[in-house]
Amino acid sequence: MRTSQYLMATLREAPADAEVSSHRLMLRAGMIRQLAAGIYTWLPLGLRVLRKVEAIVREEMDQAGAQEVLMSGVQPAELWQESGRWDQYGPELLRFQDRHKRDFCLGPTHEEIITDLIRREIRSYKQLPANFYQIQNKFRDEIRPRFGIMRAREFLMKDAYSFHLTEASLQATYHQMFAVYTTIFTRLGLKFRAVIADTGNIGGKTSHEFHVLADSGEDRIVFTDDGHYAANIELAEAPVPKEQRPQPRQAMQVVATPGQHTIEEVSHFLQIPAGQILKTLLVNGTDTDLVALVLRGDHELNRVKAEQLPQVATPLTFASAEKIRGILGCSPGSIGPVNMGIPMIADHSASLVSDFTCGANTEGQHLTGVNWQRDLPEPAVADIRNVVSGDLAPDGSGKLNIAHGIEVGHIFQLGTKYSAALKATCLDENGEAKTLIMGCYGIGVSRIVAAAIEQNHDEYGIIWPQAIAPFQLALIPINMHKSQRLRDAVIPFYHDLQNAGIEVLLDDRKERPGVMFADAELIGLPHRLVYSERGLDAGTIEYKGRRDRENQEIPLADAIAFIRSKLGEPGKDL
RNA sequence: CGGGGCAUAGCGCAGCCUGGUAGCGCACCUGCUUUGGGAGCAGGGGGUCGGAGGUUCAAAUCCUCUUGCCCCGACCA
Repeated sequence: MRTSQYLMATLREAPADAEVSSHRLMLRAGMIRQLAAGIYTWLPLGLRVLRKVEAIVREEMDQAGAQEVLMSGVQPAELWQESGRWDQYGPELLRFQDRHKRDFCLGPTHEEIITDLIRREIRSYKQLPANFYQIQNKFRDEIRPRFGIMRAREFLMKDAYSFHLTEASLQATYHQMFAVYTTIFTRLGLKFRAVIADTGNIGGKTSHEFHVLADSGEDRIVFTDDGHYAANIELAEAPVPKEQRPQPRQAMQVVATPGQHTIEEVSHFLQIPAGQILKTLLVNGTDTDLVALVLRGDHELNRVKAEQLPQVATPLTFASAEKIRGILGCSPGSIGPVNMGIPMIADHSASLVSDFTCGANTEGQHLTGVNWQRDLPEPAVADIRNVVSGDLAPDGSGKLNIAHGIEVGHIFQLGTKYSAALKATCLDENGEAKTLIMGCYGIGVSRIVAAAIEQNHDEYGIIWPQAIAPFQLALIPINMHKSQRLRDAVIPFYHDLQNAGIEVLLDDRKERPGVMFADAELIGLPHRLVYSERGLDAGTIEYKGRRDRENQEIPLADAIAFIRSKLGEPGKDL
């Protein structure tokens, strides 16, 4: 491709509202343009990357024996009503009516559609197991789309659905998909990690997420050094402490803490470590109006764990400040578990603190030297906190580390959630109708593009892993427009590169070298060749890898073989 | 949804407070010079100032309504 005939929509300055690097760089490199909140147009350069990711995913899915289908993005309400999700799915499901006032939605996922297809088409155990996938745009009406393509409302996803007659067959395909995903992310050239995960509103029991590691990731994942234990922080179990609670040593007393609300403020004001302070969170309950959750000041509540408590209303919602003031007569920053009159559940670690400090349920006052059993009843306990770095893994494989990740893949063992609701059955060997068992396997294709940039960029721009670079090589001639002999050499060389199967972008614009270098770096091409009159005289061409600091001179005659060898070393440029 | 912010040329911004009919940098077009890291000079094109209504002799500027976009939202308990 020649830049003179290509939409090089690079920008020197990024639009002011782009926050994360991948969003800024995708705009600056001319890969995407925003059309509406969370909705983007892919420009030629961006689409090339997207298609490369897609191709790798497709190859590996095909290789694994999955069959590609394409299902509509517009879905009739009836199927969603049949599965029960028409009512369960919140406002993320974009609903609308056609001219006949029939209800439809834009598909955020396709379990209902595939299950409907399969119940019609698959009749015999001889057709199983089967795995169908598609690469399709999905639409989820996120409350707050952000970070560009990373959390968009419309996004490209590969979703696959497998069907089985036995649990063992599901297990086999699930493990196969786990391996396929590992191959895919390895081929993409990304640093990633698989973790056990929550199944969220898709349903099912066992599930794993695949995360691309990046500091800007919205998810936190935990893992041990030897990698035996790896989980999303949402799911990671905190170790149940074995130690005994120390004996009380202090008397309970009221202290004035005017204007001190946060744990940090109280800790600083009273000179007490955050771990000696307990915080009390009031959430809406199921049997009772409110439920109190008590945590150590230095710990965070884990929403997923809290939602699993029968006493806590799902989804978890916090009591409003007005409500708290109405019931307890103080602001949220002064709540404490003593004489509160609201059922409470304490985290294991919070129940082991003695002589603790907490809110006094009176504005501007806290209690110190408080002790369970002596000053207030022994609490019900549960694991409701996020693990912290240094906690022990539940499987005994060591201390936990915490890293940020971007979720790019998720595999689920769905079981019979959808097949039972939609009555998807087939006959087994004995002629008996059996409800199908399902698995589902997603990959965020468009998100991978953003995640790859988050993981691979520098001050000059994107640094593509070779497998998904829009072009492999930038060919930059210096002042070609005024040198006929350079032109006579470069154009045939460009064709030779193409004929050698190298994806080359020839910068034949009438631009100064600095502009061409800057653009090639911004759009992140892994390799660069600079052709000049100087080199022509010396019989050399200049090579520089995107991550290299120095140029190297290559004999012209060897240039193509040299580039081929570079392209042949996949790990080398990552 | 709650809170906050911003809408002026393709991008980044000024002008608004104190009304007088729109400007800067980059990008774009033409010419000349330049040419190994985002060139210089000269000339030029492009904006219903998000939209509607109001006040006024006069509105980007003041007022009302509206739309869009961005940011923050347990960790105040």
